[in-house]
Amino acid sequence: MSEFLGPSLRATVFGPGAKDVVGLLSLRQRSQIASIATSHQFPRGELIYREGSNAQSVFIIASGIVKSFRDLPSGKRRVLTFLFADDVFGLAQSGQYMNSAQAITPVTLYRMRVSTLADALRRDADLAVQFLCKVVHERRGALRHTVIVTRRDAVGRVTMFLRLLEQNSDLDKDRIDLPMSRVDAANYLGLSLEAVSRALSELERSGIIAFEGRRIVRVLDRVRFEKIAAAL
Amino acid sequence: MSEFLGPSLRATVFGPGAKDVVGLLSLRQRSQIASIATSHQFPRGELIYREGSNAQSVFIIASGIVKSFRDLPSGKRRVLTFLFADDVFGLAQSGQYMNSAQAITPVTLYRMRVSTLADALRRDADLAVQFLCKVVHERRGALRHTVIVTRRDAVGRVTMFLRLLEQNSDLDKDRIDLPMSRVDAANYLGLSLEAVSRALSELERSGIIAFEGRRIVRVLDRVRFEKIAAAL
DNA sequence: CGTACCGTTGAGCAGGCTCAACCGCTGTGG
DNA sequence: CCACAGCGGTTGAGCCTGCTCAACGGTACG
Repeated sequence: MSEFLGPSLRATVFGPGAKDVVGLLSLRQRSQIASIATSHQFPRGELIYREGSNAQSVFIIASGIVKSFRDLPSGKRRVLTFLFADDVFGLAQSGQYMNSAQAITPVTLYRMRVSTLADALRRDADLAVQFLCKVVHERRGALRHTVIVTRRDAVGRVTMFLRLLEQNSDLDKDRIDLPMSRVDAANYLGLSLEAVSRALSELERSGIIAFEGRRIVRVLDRVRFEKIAAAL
Repeated sequence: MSEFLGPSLRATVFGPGAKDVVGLLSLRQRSQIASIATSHQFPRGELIYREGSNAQSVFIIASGIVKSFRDLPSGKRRVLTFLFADDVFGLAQSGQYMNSAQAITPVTLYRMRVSTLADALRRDADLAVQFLCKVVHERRGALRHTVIVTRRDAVGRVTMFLRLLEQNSDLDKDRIDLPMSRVDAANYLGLSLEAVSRALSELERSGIIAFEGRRIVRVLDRVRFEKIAAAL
């Protein structure tokens, strides 16, 4: 659908009484953005931009999953966020991207020049407010990430991570897609990949989850699952 | 100065070629915000709002330091961010504050109703873009926080924390104010307060920093200091 | 001067990291 | 068709660092 209407943005709206995540943009706004954006395809694993390079473009995801990450001097890699359909990224400010972005699955993106978007925002206050909502929403995501990684125990972090993925999963109830590698998950969670693997095995062994293949998890015991996720 | 001109916002501006943190608002905008905001004083330690309560107001800090935190079921407390002059907070969305806010020092705030601010933003696209810049800036801060807490070693985390405080310190070069308690710092860093204490002692013992009282740190060996902060 | 709070220091324990071997699937070339 | 290498993932052994529990020290305030 997005393919025809132009990009959307997903977030909770401003102000009271709106708890649901909804598409933010009006039809007019979507077609307006579509008119200043071009569509691009990236195969799995392709780098979209590199940390430190000139930040000329802003992206909105039409479909697929992107990871945003930063490589540290030690060679370690920190995944800062996973991005899904209707997420915005590349709003880097100050001319350089602060991190790198890479396609995890095949990805379709809307791409527009920073300056073009800035003009559009300055002409359309409603549009600017929508973007504001979106970024506030993302900041909340960043805070949740912080809460996750400050947990001590690997099982707890992984469980919260699964819960987070579940909200972005389009599978049926209690089935969660793990589209990224264990390494990516570990880099997001601030754990070693072994710790992630052990935590998943642990959850499986205690009958809380089951694997259907290596990339799909089924939640068997929702009560204990939620208890672990909440107990920190 | 802010007292007379109305609130400001500090962030890097949108687009290329602007790397500096600057006041974002025009005089007109500052007086406009001042006209819809009221000024409030909070003594040290006072709670500004509580997590889960009705989010009716948005705040801009005129002076002082605020911490934003969340209490977990286990009784542990996570400090999500420290807020300084010209920072905005309370943009909670969906009607309820996601976390609590408390004054660490005596604080002066501009306060405005969410709905009033939303109206102002929808009428003034430039103003909305400025807020957008601000929130993007804050999101970058949240990402830096995430990078800090995913470090393994306490000394490294504390050093990065000192570096962060230095940027918000109004003391002269190489002197850093620690306005918050060790407990607050520990809750921000995801460490026990003992670990924070030991890390600071360690830095002092190795001659990298020195204490002038318990709340002011002087950086003695900038080279090693930066090396520790960068080495992760 | 006593009390309370904040901070420092010490001893022992636990959980995650590192190093390393092994497993299973995939793609490739003989 | 099979052998092999390569990659992603799992599992095991030992170490290291930060947590917990606990006692002590110093400073502010009544």
